[in-house]
Amino acid sequence: MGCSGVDGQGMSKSTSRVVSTLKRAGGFASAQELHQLMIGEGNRIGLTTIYRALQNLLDDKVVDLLRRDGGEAIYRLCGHEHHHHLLCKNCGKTVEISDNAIEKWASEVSREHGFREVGHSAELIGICSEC
Amino acid sequence: MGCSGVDGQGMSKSTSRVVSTLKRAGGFASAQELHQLMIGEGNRIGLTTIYRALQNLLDDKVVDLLRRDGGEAIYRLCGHEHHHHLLCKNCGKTVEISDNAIEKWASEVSREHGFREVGHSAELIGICSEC
DNA sequence: ATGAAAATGACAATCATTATCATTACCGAT
DNA sequence: ATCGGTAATGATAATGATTGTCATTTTCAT
Repeated sequence: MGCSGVDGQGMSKSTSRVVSTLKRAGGFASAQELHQLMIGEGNRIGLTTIYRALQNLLDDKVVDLLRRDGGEAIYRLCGHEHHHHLLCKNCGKTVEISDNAIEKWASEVSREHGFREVGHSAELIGICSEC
Repeated sequence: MGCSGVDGQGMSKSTSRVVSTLKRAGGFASAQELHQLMIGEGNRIGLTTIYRALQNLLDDKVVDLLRRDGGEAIYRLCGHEHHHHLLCKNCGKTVEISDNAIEKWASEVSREHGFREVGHSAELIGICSEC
């Protein structure tokens, strides 16, 4: 739950192909990389369709979006539980952080300012020990 | 320290104008916004020069770089206390949050996992008291 | 003043992403 | 199976930020 149909339910054929390519790509890739991969595998698909599929997957919270140094968007399959990421900008290594410190912080800040229904996102980006 | 010449030392005239405009802009802005601002103030300067200045400032660690949702780069004077945002998804009201709880969390998590040069971003999105 | 080196800026080129729009696949009702 | 409508697709053009090019201008030490 959270993430609806992890694979091929309620998504178009193209969209589920994008998902499975993303898996095969190791969990994350840019739109253009996905395109190259799929074309290379003899999978006829337009770049436009890939961008559309990724947008839908974002809306459905099946993937999330990070940015490489140049600003290029990379898309990553996300698990269902809420967590944050520690990403190596060099090799792409990703650590999932489950920590309620942030959650506490978010709800405190929200309450202080009278906000409700507050969601949050947080990303840590740096260089891992091996790079 | 950390931030070398905070203002006009060792930088070209254009570069220090960019720095002071960035200050006046409230600490952060995109290249294009800086250009508009400077032109609007009757300051003749080319967009190319602004990009070059910002690149130099990055190299010198005088500013750092974040990305807006669309991927546009925004540059922020470093040393300027950085902050996060609490945004109302209904009316757009934005509150700036300066709180070092997140900074501590970020550095702890980074250390635990052996990462270095770790930057972070965090956004809170909800509904404000008036909506 | 003078020549070398750095800085500048108009303009073109690039690259990711988005918008357009005509074509095609899908699906339920006939 | 056929029709008709709707959603999906993809080639192409358009956009927008950023970077490259190169000729001109400024700076500065001599």
